[in-house]
Amino acid sequence: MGTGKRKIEIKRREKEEQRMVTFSKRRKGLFKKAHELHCLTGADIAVVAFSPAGRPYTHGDPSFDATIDKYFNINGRESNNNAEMIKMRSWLEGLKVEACESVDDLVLVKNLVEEIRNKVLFRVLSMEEDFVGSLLA
DNA sequence: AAGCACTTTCTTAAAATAGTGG
DNA sequence: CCACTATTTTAAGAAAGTGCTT
Repeated sequence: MGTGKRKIEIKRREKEEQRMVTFSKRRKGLFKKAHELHCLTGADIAVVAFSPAGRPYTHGDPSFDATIDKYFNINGRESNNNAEMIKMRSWLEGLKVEACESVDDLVLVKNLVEEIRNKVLFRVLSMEEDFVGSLLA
């Protein structure tokens, strides 16, 4: 005899355990609704949610990557004047460990490497998620 | 084996949606 | 259109299960 669904305030769940379970359940519901929206209207969808522990979970129709690529127009070419991309590129070209003259320089390189690592990790985890999703579909 | 990070199952009530009559 | 009801869906709480890494 459970107590059934109860009304809760829409605010950050107190306990980490609650946060995890709520994340798991509501993400499932959110992705389901996103998929229904795709089925009903043909809209391309991309949803990403980071778990309380920081792991990324993605959903996409027709696929997460396809929709993200569409959004950023990665396969296009001229419209990629994203300021952050340009900044990142100059960082990559200019920053080398050998060129560092201070601990601060090394810290900058370290931070950049970590940033890149996080982006790669995010991508890999997203692909794994899509793969698992395709097996269950 | 232990621990982590979820994931699922069950019961049940809240919330959303569909259906109906005025 | 709106109020009301009936049906369906969603998710909270509690507890147990899963898959992976250490």
